[in-house]
Amino acid sequence: MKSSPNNHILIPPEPVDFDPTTTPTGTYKAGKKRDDNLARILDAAEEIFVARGFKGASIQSIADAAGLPKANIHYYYKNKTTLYQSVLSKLINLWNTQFNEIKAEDDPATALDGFIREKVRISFTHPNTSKLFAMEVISGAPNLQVYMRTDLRRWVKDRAHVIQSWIEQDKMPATDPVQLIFLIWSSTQHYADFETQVLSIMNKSRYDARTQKKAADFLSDTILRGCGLRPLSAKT
Amino acid sequence: MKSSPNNHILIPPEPVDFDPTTTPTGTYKAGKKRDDNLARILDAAEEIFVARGFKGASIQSIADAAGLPKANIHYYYKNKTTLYQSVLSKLINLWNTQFNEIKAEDDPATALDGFIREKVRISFTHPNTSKLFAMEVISGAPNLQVYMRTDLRRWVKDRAHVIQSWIEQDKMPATDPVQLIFLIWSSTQHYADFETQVLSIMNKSRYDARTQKKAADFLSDTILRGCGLRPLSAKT
DNA sequence: GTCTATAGCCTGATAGAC
DNA sequence: GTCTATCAGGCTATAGAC
Repeated sequence: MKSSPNNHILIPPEPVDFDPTTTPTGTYKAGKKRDDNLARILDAAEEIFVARGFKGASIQSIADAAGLPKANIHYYYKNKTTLYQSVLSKLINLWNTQFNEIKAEDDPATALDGFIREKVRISFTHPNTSKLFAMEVISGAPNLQVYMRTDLRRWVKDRAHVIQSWIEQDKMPATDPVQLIFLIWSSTQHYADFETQVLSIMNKSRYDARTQKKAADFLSDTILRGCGLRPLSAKT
Repeated sequence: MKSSPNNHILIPPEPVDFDPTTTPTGTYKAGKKRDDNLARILDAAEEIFVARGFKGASIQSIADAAGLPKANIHYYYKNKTTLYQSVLSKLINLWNTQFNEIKAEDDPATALDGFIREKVRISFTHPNTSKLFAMEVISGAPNLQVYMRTDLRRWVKDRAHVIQSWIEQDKMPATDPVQLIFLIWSSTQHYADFETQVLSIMNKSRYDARTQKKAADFLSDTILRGCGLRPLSAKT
């Protein structure tokens, strides 16, 4: 693939969207050992892909992290690409199942507070998942183009519609619902994706429960107030 | 390097901090051609490193993007690592020179508005620079550990101190200055780092001036209001 | 299911002509 | 300074014994 010099066009990174039902190869029977191995491999792969990138992640290093011989990875997954896509599938699955709904009948402050806190919680409990998603998107999302243009876009559209209905019901002042969703996403995910930077600046070696609570409280208060809503922590 | 299975410890990615004065090899004389080539190489490298990761970025692809033969890259840079670190140096240099100061005498709303708008502007004009920094941090910042623990931490500490002084002067309500800086960083950089996602959801193929202005206005208004300040756009 | 051995490819880096 | 040719190393993936 050739590029003209110094252009600022996004490099199309060989878009290869995958079947989200990607499954490992080998015998399709269930089995405690099999399931256990698959879980270990997926966790290890997520960690190594984040730390080293797709190309930089060798099958050997993933096998080491999973505590299995290298050849066993190839027993479960045809090649590195299918393994990577399985990790992405797991990621999308987490995303799709974790989030509570927001509805037109809800109280905006309560609903947004719940959304923000859930996102913060996932950032602190599944930082690698958030990081892998971020790396994929930063690189041009070669494996998630279709997902983003279909499911994810619809997800945002539906939530934006609910927020818009709150505005029309005079439950909250006018604002741009899509930008508000971006603000909540970015500010909450920051604690996962930029964990290294946050810890360096706070001069800590790891997150603790207090840091998570402070982040959730700060973001909920600040964003709710930013939308013209009364923060839940405000005294009546 | 061995890891125990399923741990959630950050993988130490061979921390190799570099001399920020990293310079290309070859003749040290100035020269129009030389400077031109160096600029082309650095721009191309930034783009390819973002799209493919460090390992995935082949010297050949960087050479193609720069419009130069592969061997010429090796003429200017001893190896891929020094090239990568030169790109990071350029990034830190941009960061260090671009930002205006905030001072205890300033009006908080005006100062924060200026800070937010400058960050938004850089996100839209230098998306690759922001993306590369993000990828480096997500991967554990193997090349920026020292920078983050020294210069960057001091930068944050100084700004936090100014914000704290505003609070003590009753120019603004109490809030956590460091978390506020994280909020501004994350929400503004989101438009660069997650460009692919934002465009997919907005169903656009590229950013335009209007999108940038809407983002800057939204973030300035929402964050200022979130801090208990009157947004600059509010009518007197 | 597990593991060893190896084929085959790609890429970083160098040597040396021009 | 530029460019061609090439080598050495590391990696994925497969074949096949157990």
